[in-house]
This record gives sequence, C-alpha cells and structure tokens, in this order.
Amino acid sequence: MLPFHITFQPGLPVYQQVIFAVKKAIVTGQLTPGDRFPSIRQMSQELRINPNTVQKVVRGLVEVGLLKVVPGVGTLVGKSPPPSSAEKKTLLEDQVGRLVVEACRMSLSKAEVVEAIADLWPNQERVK
Amino acid sequence: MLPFHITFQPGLPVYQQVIFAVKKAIVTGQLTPGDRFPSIRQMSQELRINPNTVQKVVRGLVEVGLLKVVPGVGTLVGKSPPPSSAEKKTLLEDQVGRLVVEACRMSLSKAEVVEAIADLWPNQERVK
Amino acid sequence: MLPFHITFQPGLPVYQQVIFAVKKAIVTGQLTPGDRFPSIRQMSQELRINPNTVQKVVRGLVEVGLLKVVPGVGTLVGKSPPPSSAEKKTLLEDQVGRLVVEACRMSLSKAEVVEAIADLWPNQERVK
Amino acid sequence: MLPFHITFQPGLPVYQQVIFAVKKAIVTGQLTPGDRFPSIRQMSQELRINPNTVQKVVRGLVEVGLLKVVPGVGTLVGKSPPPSSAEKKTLLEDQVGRLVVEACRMSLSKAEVVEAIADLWPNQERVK
DNA sequence: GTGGTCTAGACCACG
DNA sequence: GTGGTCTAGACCACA
Repeated sequence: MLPFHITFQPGLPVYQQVIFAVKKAIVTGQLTPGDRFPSIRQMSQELRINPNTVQKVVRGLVEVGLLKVVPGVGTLVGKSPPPSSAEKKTLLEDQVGRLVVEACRMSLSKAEVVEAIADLWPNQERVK
Repeated sequence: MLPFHITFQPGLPVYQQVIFAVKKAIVTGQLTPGDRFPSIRQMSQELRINPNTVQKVVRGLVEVGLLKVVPGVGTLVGKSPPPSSAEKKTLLEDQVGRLVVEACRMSLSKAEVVEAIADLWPNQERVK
Repeated sequence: MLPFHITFQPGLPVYQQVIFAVKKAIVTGQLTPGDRFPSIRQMSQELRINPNTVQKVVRGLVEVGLLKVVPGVGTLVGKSPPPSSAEKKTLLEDQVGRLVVEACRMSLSKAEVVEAIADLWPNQERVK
Repeated sequence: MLPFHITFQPGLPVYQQVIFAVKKAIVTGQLTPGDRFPSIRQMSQELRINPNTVQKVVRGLVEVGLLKVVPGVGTLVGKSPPPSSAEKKTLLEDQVGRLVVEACRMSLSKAEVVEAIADLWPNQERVK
C-alpha cells in the first residue's frame, strides 16, 4: 500500500496532484526522512497512471530535495532542505496574493480564510 | 493608461496573469461595475501582447461574469455574481490546502501566513 | 408611436432584432401593404438605437421587398413578394434542421415542438 | 474518417457549422457518450480548417457539456446535461417564433412546416 | 471605432 | 501522440 492517498480531480495535471499528495504526506508526518519511497513500477500500478508521469513526479521531488535517489538501493525520503528566502517571498506574495484576490471576489471575509488555514494546518505533534 | 499594472513573469500563461491583474483591480476598487473596460486593441498595444491573447482574457472574465461584452460598442465591467458555495468550498479547501502544505514545507509558521494575508487584504475604504 | 414593439436581448445583433420585429408586425397584420413606415429619425429616437443601425434595417427589408422607398414621399410597406422556391427550401431544410437538432439535444418531443408552432402561428383573420 | 460530414456554406462562421454538425451527429446517434472524439489535428486536416478554429469548436461543445477534454489524453463525448427550463423556453419561444414568422412571410402553411419537422426528426431506432 | 472570425505556424505541457 | 498557448496579421460584422 502507498503511504498516501489521492483522489484525482480533472483540470489539474496528474503529476502535480501526485507531487502535492507526497508533500502533504511529508508535512503531516506520514512520510519521514529516511523512509523508502515506493518504486516507480509500484506507484504506476497502484495509482493507475503512466510510468512517465510517475518519473516526472520523482524528478520534481528530487529537484526540491524531498527525495534522494540512491542507485542500487532505491529512492529515499530526504530531510527538507532549508528554503531560500526567495522561495518564501514568492509564496507569501504571489500565492497568498492570488488566494486573497479570489477570496475577495467570492465575498469571503478575512476571518473565514484564516479559519480555513487553521483547520487545515497539520498538528502532528505540535505541543509547543 | 490602463487601470491596472502587470509585470509579466515567465512560466505562467500570459492570459492568466492578465486575468489575475484585472480581478485584482476589481477587488481593490480600481475598476468598478459599470466602468468601461479598455478595448482589445488598446490593451494589445499597451501590454504589448497579441489581440487574440487579450480576447482570451476577456472571454475568461466574461465566463465568470466580471465583464459584459456588447459587440460594436465595447466591454463593460459587470457586477460580480454571487459565487456558488461549491466554488467557495473548493477555494477554502483545495487552494488553502496547497498553500498550507507549501508553507509547512518551508517551515513557515501559521502566524507568518496569516500576517501575509492581512498585509495583502485590500482596504475597502476607497472613496471614489 | 411605432407600430411594433421590441425588447432588446443581448447576444443578437440589434438590426436583426428590429428586422424580425417588423416582419412579425407584417405577418400579424399590424403593418399592411401601403402603410407608411416610420422614418429613420423617428425609429432611431424611439428605439434609442443608432441611425446607422436603422438604415441597415430598412436596407435589409427593401432587399426582400417588404419595404419600398419612394423619394420625396417616404418609405412604404410593400406587398410581400412571391418567395423563390430556393428560399423556401433553405428555410425548410436548414432552419428547421437547426431547430430539430437543438430540440433533440434538449430532449424535447416532436409533439412539444409542433405545439409551440401552433401556439405561435398567427391567426389574424384565418377563418378558412 | 470523421464521424460526421460537413459541406461548408458561406455566410455562417465555420466553427458554428462544425458545432452544428457535431450536435447533429450526437442526436442521430453517430456519436454516443463515451466515444473518443477526433483529435484537433485530425479534424484540422480532414476538414481543411485551422487547428485554432477546431479548438474553438471543442471549447464551445465543452461549454454545453457535450465534450470532455482530458489534456494529454484526448477528447471524449460526454452525456448531454439536463437542459435548464429557461433554455427550453428560449428555444420554443424565440427560435420557433423566428421560424414561424419566416414561414408566414413565405406563405407556407403550418402543415408544410410540421411536415418538414417530421422529415428531419431523427429516427432513434439506430442499432449500433 | 468596437469585438469576432479565421488563417499560418511556432512552441510548450502533458501522459 | 494529445491539447494549450502565443504570435502576426487579414478580413468581417456591428453600431
């Protein structure tokens, strides 16, 4: 069984949906650094998607440092790398910007958005 | 002069960037319902993009009800239609979900994200 | 007052809507051959549309023989000309064809369409 | 070979003629839900029209729910959605209204029109 | 003047 | 292979 679950939605590229599912599994603790990542063949079969698509997923995750390919061993989950401040800036300006504009367009209040974030924020072992 | 400003970024479709800029201009009050929308030719010249691309922008905005086209006359800014609750749900679950996962991956705290939202939220006290 | 009434609908060219209204007024007997047709100026004012548009209407109706322009006198309603069999064929094949396909697409029965026709068929002094 | 046939007529937009041909193929059973729709390139070649024009056709048919596009995979014929009663009303009032007026103008009898409809109504006894 | 249609052809994203 | 994006530029319909 795969350590994450996906219900594919039309309109979004498949490989992006898989990448998101993996990232989610990592931040929620379902996948931790050092874990073995499923093989391309296994993911291809269980998710019923093209092996090329799986390979694109792995490539994308290796690029951001979330996966390490060790030849002869397999693919391992790596430690999250320290994000560059440029990436942070992009996230907090561009992505949040898009979200804010869409929310305003739908007459949502700031409080509703903040509440949604609180609901979705993972609290794996977040005591402090 | 156009009632909005764009600095094009590579990697994202041009027409989507323009659509976003228009939406932003509307939620921030720079464009209000009833206003005349710039003509396709004018936008094409000032943004230095192809008229067909501009037309795609207009088409996309007409589909969501933000613009009304009157052939031979021009294009007008319409009142935003009440969004369906399904759209709201998608925004608050899927889009916020993606944002949260990315933020966690970058070790950002919930407070940082909420602060970014507060910064970008448009002030409605715009006396026109 | 004009001898016909129009409630403009978006999406259809204005001049076509006016032409249709005039044709309807003729087949329902509100306008009969020999009647004086309103002046371009009058129609432009009362319908609140561009004089050029009215002129296009008149031109279109003169072409099919429903109006006669008499210089120095005005525009008169003419006797309907005998239609060519080619026109009839086009109407009964193409236009009815489009109607039938759309009706099928909406799961309408043949009886519903026929009933709609019966309802809308003018019966001005149709005794026979 | 394409599952429908078109003989282009001047005066009507090409993309509308193709859309009509596809709708006709669907209501007559030549295309059924689940079928693979011809690719944009194939239609472009066989109909001798520009790929962009074909894309506009597909876009129009997707909007009314007759086609579903899966990027990278292809285009599928979908089940027709239940039409809104407003659409039905428009069809039975406006479109039938135009037909009736034109028929009257050409001195056609109600029986002739009804007969034309019966002739063009598709037979559903199509054993695929 | 407006927006709409169509063509020709290049390049990209996706599976 | 699929569909999507973008450009360049011509021509038409409409008011």
